[in-house]
This record gives sequence, structure tokens and C-alpha cells, in this order.
Amino acid sequence: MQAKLQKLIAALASRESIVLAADCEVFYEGKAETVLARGHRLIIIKKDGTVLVHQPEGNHPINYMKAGTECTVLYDPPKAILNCMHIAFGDSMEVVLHEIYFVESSPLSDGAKIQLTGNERDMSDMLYENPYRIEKGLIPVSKEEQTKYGFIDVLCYDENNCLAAAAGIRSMAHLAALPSLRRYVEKMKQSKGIENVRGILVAPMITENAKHMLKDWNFSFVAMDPPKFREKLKKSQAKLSDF
Amino acid sequence: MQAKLQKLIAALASRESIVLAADCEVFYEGKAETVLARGHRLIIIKKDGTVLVHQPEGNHPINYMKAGTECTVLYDPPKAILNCMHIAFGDSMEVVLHEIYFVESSPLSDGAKIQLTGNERDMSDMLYENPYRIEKGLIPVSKEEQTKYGFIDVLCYDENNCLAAAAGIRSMAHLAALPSLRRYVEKMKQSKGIENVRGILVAPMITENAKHMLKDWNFSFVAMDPPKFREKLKKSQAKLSDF
DNA sequence: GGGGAGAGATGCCGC
DNA sequence: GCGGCATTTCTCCCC
Repeated sequence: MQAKLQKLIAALASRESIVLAADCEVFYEGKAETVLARGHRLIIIKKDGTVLVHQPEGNHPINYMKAGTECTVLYDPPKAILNCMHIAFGDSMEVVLHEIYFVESSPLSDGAKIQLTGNERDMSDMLYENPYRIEKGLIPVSKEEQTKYGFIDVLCYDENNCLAAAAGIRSMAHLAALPSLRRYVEKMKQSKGIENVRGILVAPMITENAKHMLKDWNFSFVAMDPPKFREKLKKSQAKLSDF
Repeated sequence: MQAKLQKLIAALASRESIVLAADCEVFYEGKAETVLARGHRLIIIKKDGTVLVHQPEGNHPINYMKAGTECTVLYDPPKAILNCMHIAFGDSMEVVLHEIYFVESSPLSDGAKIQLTGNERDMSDMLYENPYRIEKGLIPVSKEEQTKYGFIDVLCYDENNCLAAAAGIRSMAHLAALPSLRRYVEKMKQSKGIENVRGILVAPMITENAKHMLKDWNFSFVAMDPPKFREKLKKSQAKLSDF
């Protein structure tokens, strides 16, 4: 125990990335309060002060502290205490270590950023670039307009010269997706003094409740999948072959 | 490299909890697609098939695979490839290992469940048990009614014998919190054939937009903090001292 | 820094 | 399994 604690204390001082496996209890107090009885866990301490406690199953840390946490170690035989405090957030976590199985650390460095495709931004771009996929004859006017009342993806005129606001959701469209579209349509009616502004929700799927609410408002739903990386890749390759 | 790979392969076969620190690239393909350039990371593989890739800073895994993932290792000098597949989800992640700094594993077991207080359930209980904190004269009728159109915390009659639906939010109340309350109030009006059903949102804080929307609907807002562990403790101690 | 909305959200519960 | 909703949500973007 003492040798492993020494290793842990040295690693904390050096600000390396640390992993330990231990039999421990955990107590958290902050935005909520939690108690976790004794069990075997992995504890990760990052150089920015992030602390994660992971059980041997499940995707999520069972307890965590965000970046900026200060960790101190107290040896109180036969147990040890890892004390984690985040002063600014008023958060504290206490890990009572009954046994340590291993401690490892390494001075990791990583500046890479992840590149992701198939998200809402790609959906929005696709709607603007291919309005015909929403409906024949649509002419885009503006894209991704951030208003005081919400967010709209594409504002268009339809073939009857009627204003239409289209909002895109990359996955299942729930009730929560609707108020911003509704708010925006209402605001357009008022500010332009028009009676008829259409609302169109574009998503691969929609829940029954959301469908009912759309019907109540006389809004439309258009089923469409979000673009994926391979499609984008194909498209950019096609463009290259044009030259 | 080869010795550490052997250790990794043995640990995967034994279904222990594994941690490795490595210089690696990561490619994911599934619900979206991601590319992560070379850098130093911690990789955690749990016995249930959860795989987490953590950069040396930040709370969240930069890449992950959920429980049920199958991992295989391929040695392709001078690099190695950790291949992670989740057939049922159609997800795959490839970790290209350029250098391994350490590999550790341990047969962790943990059946403990976390106990949490100060969440939305506690908020709901408090509203039902102390309706006077919302408004004088409220009489609770039902609690946490799950309806086809949404979720309501407490349904009451007020001192004028008017139906009032109260929804509690434990933190900042956003626009997204409102549609279910609205839907519920509308449904109550229709089903009971009543003109006047009140909607009350209870939360410690509310955004400006949500406040405006409430005003449009003639709903009320009541500011209230969620209960915390210490309060609950104090209350239960007070109850004990009654005897 | 606060507010609004998305996320490869995740996880839980209810039907 | 789908749907609705909470989460110590977290993170990004924009005012």
C-alpha cells in the first residue's frame, strides 16, 4: 500500500495522467450528493484535474470531478484517502482507498481534435444546398439564422412565393424540437405582416406526439436521412472528376 | 511492443478490466463517422465490452464503444491494431497503436449501486408533500402522472377549486421544458370540458425565452430550490426526534 | 459568462 | 423495443 501511495503522490506532483485500480468507497457533495459503497474500481486522474471513477461495467463514470480539481492523498492506516476538491464549483469528492491493485502514470500529450461527420451542421448544409430534396421549387433565402426566439435551418420561398421555414433534425424528432420552429414562424408572420408562413420539419423519423403537434399547427414533416461521410466523400470525388 | 501486446491479448482473453496508455490514431464508423489523428491517450476496456478512449484532458471519452463490443488485436509491425466491433449496433472502431507506454489489468468486481439525492424525483416528492411551498391552499390530487401527451409532477386543486398542473425542474428551466406542461393543460381542458386549467412551472431559475412563452400561455412560474441531502437528513432526524 | 440547442448524447422507466 | 424525459447531463456557439 505505502509503495503504491508513494507512486501516486509522485505522479500527482508531476501532473502526469494517472490510472489506479482500487477497492474503494466514494462520497460526492456538490450539485447533488452521492454515496457509493465499497467495490473495485478504476480511478483516472488527468493532468487538467479531471477525476473519473469507473466501475468494471458501464459506459459512464459512476463519479467524476471536472477539470480544475485539486487532489491530495492522506494515509490513515490501513486505509488511504484521496481527497478531490473543486473550490470554484463548490464540489468535493472523497475516495476511501482500502486496497490498491495497481498505479500507473504517463506524461501523455495530445493536441489532436476529432473530425466528425453526419451531424446537424451537415444536415443543415445539405438542406441549403439541395432544397429540392425538401420540396420541388423551393428557393433558399438564408441559412442557419440564429434569432432571439430560436434557430432555423433554411428559410425559403416555395413555388407559390410563400415563405417557408425548414428545421432539420439529424435523428428522431421529439416534441422538444418544435417550439423554436413554431416561435420562428410566428415571429416571421408578425414582422413581415404576412398571414401565411409555412413550417417544415425535416428529420429521418418523428415521434407520434410531435406529429400530432405539427398537425395542430398545420406544419409539414419531410422524412430525410442526414448525410454521411461516405456520401460526402463520394460527392467531393465527383467534384474533383469534373475538372 | 510485443511483450505489452501479449499482456493485452492475455487480459482480453481473461475478461479483466484493462487500461493502456498509447500513442494512437482512432477511426469510428457507426451512427456518425469520426477520425482522430495521432496522439497520446488512455484506453480502457471493461469486462462487459465497453471501450473508452480518453485524451489527457477533458471529462468525456473522445471515442467510445458501448457494452457488447468485441475486441481483437492484430500485430502489423511496427504498429498494432486494436479492432473493436459491435455487430448489433453496426458500430466499429479501429485504434492504430504506434507505441504502448503501459498495459495493466485487474479482475475487478463491483456490485455497489450509487445512492443519489437532490434529483428531479426528490423535487417531485417535495412538491407533492409540501404543496403550500408552491402556493397557499393547493390540494394535491395526483403525482407524477405519465400521460400520452407528456409528464406532469403534481396535479392540484387551488383554493378557488380550479385545476392546476405543476411541473418541477431541478435546475434552469429552458424552452424544452414547456411543451409537455402545455400539452397536458390543453388535454385536461378538453377531457374535463373545463375552460380554466392552470399551468405552474416550478424551478430555481428560468430563461427569459421560457418566461415569455409562459406569459403568452398565461402560465405561472414559481422559484424554488430542489431539496438537498442535508435537508432531507435534517428532516428525517427531526421526524425521529418527534418520537 | 449566460442562454439556447445539439449530442455518435446516455440511461431509466413505462407501455 | 419505442417513446418520453432526466442527467452532478456536457459541449459548442453566440449574444
